[in-house]
Amino acid sequence: MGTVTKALSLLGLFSHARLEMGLSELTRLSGMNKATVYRMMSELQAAGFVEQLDGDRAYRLGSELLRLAALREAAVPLLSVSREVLRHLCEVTGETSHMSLQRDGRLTTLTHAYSSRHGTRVAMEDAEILSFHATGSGLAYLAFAAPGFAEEVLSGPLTRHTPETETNPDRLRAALDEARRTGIAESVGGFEADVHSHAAPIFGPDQTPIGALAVAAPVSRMTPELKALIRAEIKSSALALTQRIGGFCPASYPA
Amino acid sequence: MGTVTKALSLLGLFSHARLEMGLSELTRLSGMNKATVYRMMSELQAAGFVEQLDGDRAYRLGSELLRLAALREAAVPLLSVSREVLRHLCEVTGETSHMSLQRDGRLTTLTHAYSSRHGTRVAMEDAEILSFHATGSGLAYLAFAAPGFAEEVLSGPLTRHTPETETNPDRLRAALDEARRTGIAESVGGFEADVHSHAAPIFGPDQTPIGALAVAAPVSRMTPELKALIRAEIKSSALALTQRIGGFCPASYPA
DNA sequence: ACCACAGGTTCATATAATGAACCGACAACG
DNA sequence: CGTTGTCGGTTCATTATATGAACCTGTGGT
Repeated sequence: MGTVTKALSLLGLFSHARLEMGLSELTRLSGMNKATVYRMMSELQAAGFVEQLDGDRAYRLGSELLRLAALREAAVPLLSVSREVLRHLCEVTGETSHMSLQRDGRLTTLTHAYSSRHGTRVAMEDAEILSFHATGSGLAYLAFAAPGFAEEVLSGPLTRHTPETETNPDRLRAALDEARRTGIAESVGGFEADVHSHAAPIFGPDQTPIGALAVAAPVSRMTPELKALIRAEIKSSALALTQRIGGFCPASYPA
Repeated sequence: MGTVTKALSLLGLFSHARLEMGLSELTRLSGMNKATVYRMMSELQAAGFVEQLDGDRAYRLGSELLRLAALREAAVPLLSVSREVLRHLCEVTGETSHMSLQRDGRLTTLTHAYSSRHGTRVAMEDAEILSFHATGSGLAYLAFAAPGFAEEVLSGPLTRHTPETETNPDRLRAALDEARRTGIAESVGGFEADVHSHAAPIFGPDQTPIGALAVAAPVSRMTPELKALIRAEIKSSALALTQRIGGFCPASYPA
């Protein structure tokens, strides 16, 4: 493994649970030598990818990432377009909506929007890792990903996030078939209790899914009418998003 | 220079003018060996920091940057708080507002907001490099930065961006004194013709400036009344932003 | 047919990464 | 009040890794 890859893997250790970490923690989690980690963190710091807190000596992600992300947005306006689409989805459904992207076998939420219609709402965090088998977004992605990928996930260990999490591979396969037929996947309380999520895949230029668009509502509010509304809106929104970022739906995606 | 630093410096070659680049261009700009650049770009690609276009083989910044930026936002909600502040600034002034951050001797815009009040407005791009001596933001930063830094900038070459750009060090020093007195810096047409910008510094936890908040209006709309409004609003907004990100104004900053 | 330039690859060489041991500072503890 | 453990950071001989000149291969222009 190259030095650069190792250094960048250090950035991957940060998460919501670990927004800042000391040298020892980074060393432990990475399994690398302390001196190595120290030198790499120093280089990352010089480049602005991490910064060190004055009082504590803990590291956290740096502001250069914001600059590069803004530049990436200038090249591919995924976030800004998504935010428009999410805002619309929220307004018409009255529920929380979010967008997630697949990278390196993980599905991560990137941005979200809330509706102010109800006092209660499903809360979201950006940069959270979604489960493939237990979320609407994950199922929507799997349903249209390369067949091997879905099977790989289904044959692996399927975490039971809540008592309601579906972990039976056959029933999950049936859910994927259903999603392929309708273009929309559902998950009820599989990832977080009392959350009913609908999702549709977003496609890239090569007609493969790159992520998903989802609407998450409390199960208590899910009526047949709301369901129908969400399904209609999420489908047109996902389609619009795919098109606006230069992607194409595959022929197999139901119109 | 370490390998990691070299690899990360490749990311710094991307800009609005160069949103995507081929291997040769990266090699030329970086001054490194082609094989070296190739291997580094491959590692960066594997980590999701850059991606390669199918048809063309050009590289562009990758989506992992969005994920890490979202995580950075979770640690320090600079962008999200800024966007709220900018939105308010736009609404009360009716003009374009933006926020910029200093990193490695460069001031870079990170986010902006437009007002819909007027048909014409000052247009902005995120991740654009601002001139220290020719923008309100730059002057606001310099006025409260370490004294040595301002002198270093003033003694260096001062680019003439427009015919109106002030390049006389003594008159710039006077402008900085004025900014120190009032807490607000101004630049009229110094960076882009017909743009009048007001700016106030944003401070970090150590009472040193980390960036600036600015309002940019067409010179033709700049009346004494608008000026007074902008000055009042930008000052309270910058103060609010500083406080909400855990920063502190130095004692020298006029209240 | 030719040239120039593109992206990508090879392999001997040289340079930069590595890791065990070490340092000083700090906090907890009997 | 010394002992112990952990922290961030540093050193330097050893070794693994990065490097770069040269070489493919494909493409577009003339």
